[in-house]
Amino acid sequence: MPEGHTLFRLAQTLHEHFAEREVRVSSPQGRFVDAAALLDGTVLESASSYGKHLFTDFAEDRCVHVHLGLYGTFAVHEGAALPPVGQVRLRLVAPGGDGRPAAYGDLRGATACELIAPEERGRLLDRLGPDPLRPGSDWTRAWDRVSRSRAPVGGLLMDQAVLAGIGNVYRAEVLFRHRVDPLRPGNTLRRVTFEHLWHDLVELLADGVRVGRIVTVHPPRDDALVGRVQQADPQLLGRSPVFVYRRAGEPCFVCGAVVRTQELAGRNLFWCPRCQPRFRSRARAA
DNA sequence: GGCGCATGCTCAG
DNA sequence: TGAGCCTGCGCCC
Repeated sequence: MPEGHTLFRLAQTLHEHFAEREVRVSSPQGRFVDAAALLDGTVLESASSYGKHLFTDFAEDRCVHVHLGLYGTFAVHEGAALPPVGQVRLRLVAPGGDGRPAAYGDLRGATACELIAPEERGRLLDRLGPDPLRPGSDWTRAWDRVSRSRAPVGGLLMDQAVLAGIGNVYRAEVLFRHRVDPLRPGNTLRRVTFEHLWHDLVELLADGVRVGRIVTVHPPRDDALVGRVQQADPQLLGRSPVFVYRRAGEPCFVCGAVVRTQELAGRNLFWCPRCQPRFRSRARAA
């Protein structure tokens, strides 16, 4: 489930189990063997994430960059390593000791798993917009891009150069929560709306890190924000962790209108046509 | 057990 | 715009 919260949590888990230890590194599948041989037995200094990117830093400025893509997984287990199952591209094994248990981690199905130099890492980070999970991120950098673009805000939120770490679920949910039409051009959005949207993402992603999955429906806390939640069917609401994502054809929890879906740039949008009414520009109306 | 789909992104054309 | 990556899940049989 790789949106930003997944990577943030994964980096924490990897750091906890492997950081500051000499780690065995291998590539049972065979596609990362040369790099694995180079790293094997060296110290993994730290693991961190930025947006949907994962960085594991080894001694001597050697960094493994991982991007899970749509269906990559990096499963971390405590205990002695079991024989690899499936296409394990990268395996990390930490010995027990220092009061910490033995552990191993298997990476499968990732879009990217590569050894990169510090300059390359810098270039990669330069291409990313602010990450709502990183303290000190400057939302006005994202706003500069959004406010200058005629592209639909639904597309802009998913653009990692605008905002780092937002995927299809958070996009659909945050737009619903702020009653913004996903097809509305970025440059027609009000600055204050985007500011609220950003602060909401900060909170939603932090929830995702804490809970380990995406939950955007928090009935008591959200009453003020969503406004009409109290009119919704609380039983129905309580059964779903999200408002609109993948709920096409079902009734909106807030107003009862049928949730709609439409493809945008190869990804499915989900929105409520009544809570998020179609934006009409003044020029068009005149 | 098989099938289709998915929280993402890159590259060819 | 579409193929490719090649995992995991929910759904149907």
